[in-house]
Amino acid sequence: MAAITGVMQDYLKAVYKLQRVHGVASTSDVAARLGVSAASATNMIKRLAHHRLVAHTPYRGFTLTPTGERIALETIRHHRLLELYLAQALGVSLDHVDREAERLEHVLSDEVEARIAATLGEPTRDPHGDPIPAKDGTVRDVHYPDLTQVPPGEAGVVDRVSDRRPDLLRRLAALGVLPGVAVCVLARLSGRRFRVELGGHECVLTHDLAEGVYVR
Amino acid sequence: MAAITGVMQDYLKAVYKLQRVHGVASTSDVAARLGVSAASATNMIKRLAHHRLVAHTPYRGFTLTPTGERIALETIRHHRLLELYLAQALGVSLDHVDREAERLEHVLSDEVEARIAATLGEPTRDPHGDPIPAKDGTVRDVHYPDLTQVPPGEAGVVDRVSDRRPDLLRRLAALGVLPGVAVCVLARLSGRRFRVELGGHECVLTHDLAEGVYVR
DNA sequence: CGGAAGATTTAGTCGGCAATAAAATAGTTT
DNA sequence: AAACTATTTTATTGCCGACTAAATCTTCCG
Repeated sequence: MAAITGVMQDYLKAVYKLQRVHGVASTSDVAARLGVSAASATNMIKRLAHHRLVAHTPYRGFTLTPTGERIALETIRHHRLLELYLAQALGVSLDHVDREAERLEHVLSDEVEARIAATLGEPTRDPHGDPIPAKDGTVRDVHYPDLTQVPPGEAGVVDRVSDRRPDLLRRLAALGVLPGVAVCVLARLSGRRFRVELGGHECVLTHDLAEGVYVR
Repeated sequence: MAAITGVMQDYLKAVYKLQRVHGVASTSDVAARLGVSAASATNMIKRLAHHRLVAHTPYRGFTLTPTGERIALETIRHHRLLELYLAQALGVSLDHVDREAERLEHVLSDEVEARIAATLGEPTRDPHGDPIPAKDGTVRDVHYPDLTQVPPGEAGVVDRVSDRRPDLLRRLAALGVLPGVAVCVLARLSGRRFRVELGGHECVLTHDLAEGVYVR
């Protein structure tokens, strides 16, 4: 009785990502991330626990089991491969690929996944710079400071841009802030804004935008 | 309140295809085509009728409304574009593309659909030779006789191969029976088999196989 | 320490989509 | 016309996945 639904995959992905940050996932964090009520999250968590995909200590949060983590990573692999494929092979714009991949990831077969990965040359990064988990569950998960933490005068290369908010992503892309681009923080301005240099020309980023840019 | 689910699209597709043949769709035909019980089909038909997607005369079968037909054609367009794309761009084998497209068709956005169609050069036929409905709902729906109805001695070109049974499709593909291939019926053999010539060499097709090959 | 605030879980509903069993209807046959 | 058969419809049920409201647990603060 495998019967892992697409919604269950979404919950497992959310728990995985929260665990990266907090070590443990709380009901309300998962609920907020998925845009559902806390009661719905509790309900689904119980189902996932029943399937031995998460370990749940009531009132104390929960963590993925090895099986749950495997499924979460498979789903994330699907998602990021699809994002890269949509952007690269079909020319879908960066601020749309996340939402598109969100729906496709749950119905991607192993065969098509493999062909997409081969076509792309077995890539290890999606278009936002996030690592694509390997088939064996390996993830190269380095994390760099975001632009707000880079001292003025320092230079680097954009490693990753957050894909959590498509509107910000679009504005960053319009400014040319993409993985691989050289960037230098020139000064902090009032209003928590940042003057930066991006491959030749200067521009000003709001705090919101700067927070979503990770520099190595 | 659009709220057209993937399952509803499947029902509309089934009704559309049955209407092509019988003028009207019956509960049991739809149920058989989708592999569900007749009661389940009645249930769903009532929901579709409530949404004004089919017109239902109890005990007398049902037909698509214009809106229902539009949705059915959009879904079929998605399906056939995906089949062609999977085969052509990703090299998925012909006997797999149907099942793959079946899951993907329900989550294909207009944007990605358009990019796929453009990449393929706005095609009008899927890899089995079935017509791909245009965006405006136009379908070039010609139908030719199948091989069992071609008198011996007659020659023609394969226009279409049925995709209803993947096992037969695989055997036909292995023999080289694909749309566009020249074919000539040499003789009817005992056991309702057919000796045919296919682009140079001869082979024997069982009745099952011959029935799925349409010749123009 | 005790109680308020906040997080979490439980309880009770609802809609989508499937199933089965049983009742109703249509069509056919005698 | 009556009876039989096949089809269709009408309950009723079960699972998934969401919701609100109410109960319960933790924590934090005076």
